[in-house]
Amino acid sequence: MPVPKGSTIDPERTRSGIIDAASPLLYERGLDGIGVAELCSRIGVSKETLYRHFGNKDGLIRAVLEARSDRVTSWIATAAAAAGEDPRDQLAAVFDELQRWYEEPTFRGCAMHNAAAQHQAQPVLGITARHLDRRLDLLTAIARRAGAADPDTVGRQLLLLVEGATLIAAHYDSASAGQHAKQAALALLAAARPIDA
Amino acid sequence: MPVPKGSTIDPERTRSGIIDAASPLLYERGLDGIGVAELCSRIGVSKETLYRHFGNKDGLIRAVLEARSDRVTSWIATAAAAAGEDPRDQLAAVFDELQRWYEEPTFRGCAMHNAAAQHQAQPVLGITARHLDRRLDLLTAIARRAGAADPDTVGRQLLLLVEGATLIAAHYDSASAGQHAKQAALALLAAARPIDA
DNA sequence: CAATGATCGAACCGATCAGTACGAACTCGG
DNA sequence: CCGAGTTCGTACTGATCGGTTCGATCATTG
Repeated sequence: MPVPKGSTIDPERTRSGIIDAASPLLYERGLDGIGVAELCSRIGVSKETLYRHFGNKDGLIRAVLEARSDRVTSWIATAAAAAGEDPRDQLAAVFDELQRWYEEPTFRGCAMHNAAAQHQAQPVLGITARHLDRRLDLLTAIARRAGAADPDTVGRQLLLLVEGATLIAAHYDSASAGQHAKQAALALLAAARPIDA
Repeated sequence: MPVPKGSTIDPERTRSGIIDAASPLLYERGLDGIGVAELCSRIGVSKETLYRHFGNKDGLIRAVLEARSDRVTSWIATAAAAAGEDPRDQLAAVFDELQRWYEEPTFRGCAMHNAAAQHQAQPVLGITARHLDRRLDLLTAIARRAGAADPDTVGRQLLLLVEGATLIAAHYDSASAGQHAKQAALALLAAARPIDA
């Protein structure tokens, strides 16, 4: 695609660069824990540029959260797919991957849930809802492939375990939340399979 | 106890009145979502009085969260105790009570978790940890009375379900989170009882 | 080279923030 | 009734907030 008129190298690159640089800062400090001025100076971009690309701070937050949701969602899906064909292995792989995340020094819980706890309003709630929609889809699909009698219900139960584990890891105990959740998830999956074993 | 020297009716009454009035405001608006000035005018107390009793805003937050944690903890424990002797009934009662809470119009998730998501530091993290300590104690005791082979592990799993349900109810779906969690919890409890039925 | 538009850096705006100060009104114990 | 201690209301401070504006600079296109 040709650049519309005359311009610097690529505004789109600037935009995505801002998102990538702002994301860890907003995640670490919280949505209201860092101001636009400091954000800009740390990113290495002027306020004018930021406001041109995102309109206001909420626009930046929206873009950052959407990008993060996309990244995390595909990361989890990839981990599940890499675990082979057995849905039980896939489920276990998801929790193992989550546990690895919990133990990273920069881990501070789910960015979407943290954001929703701070800004109980749009657009954050909508982004969080879509994030959970996609996560629920993945878990329900695993339950279905595992032969669960009611995959929708099992998917909801697994969602509670995944989000609960991330919450507990963030605020209580990051060392074992993933393993406890994995055990519980596999037990629920086993209990939900009335046919074979 | 006699009041130390001369004073108005009772400073202690003032203090607890501030806590009671500030608690729902901080819960609804978020720790950083309401300023001290508005807080005081809504409570009907002067800033000087508030600062005398709590030192600074963090001191107020600490007092409010501790009071809320105490209230919620005893509320849940009472609901469990009122359900009879069967630990399965007690567990079910806990989730039924939680579900009722989720459907209240003022429900906005767990105040401790919301606070921890906003202020990832002391004293909030410590209060949240103690809150979860007590909740884990309750759930582990239920698992033990239910004859679980490993009550500590089952308690951790139940904790994930409780906190996950509250999180999902707050940010995703408040209508069914409690019921899904109850089903999962009872299934886990059943699966953890190797002896009788 | 000239025009276009992205970017920077810094100044600036009004609003709000947490926290302090002070005089007046009040309730009590002695 | 006097003095100690609590509370109120208001005004104030200095800092920070999100957001705007503007001139200078740069890369690119025609």
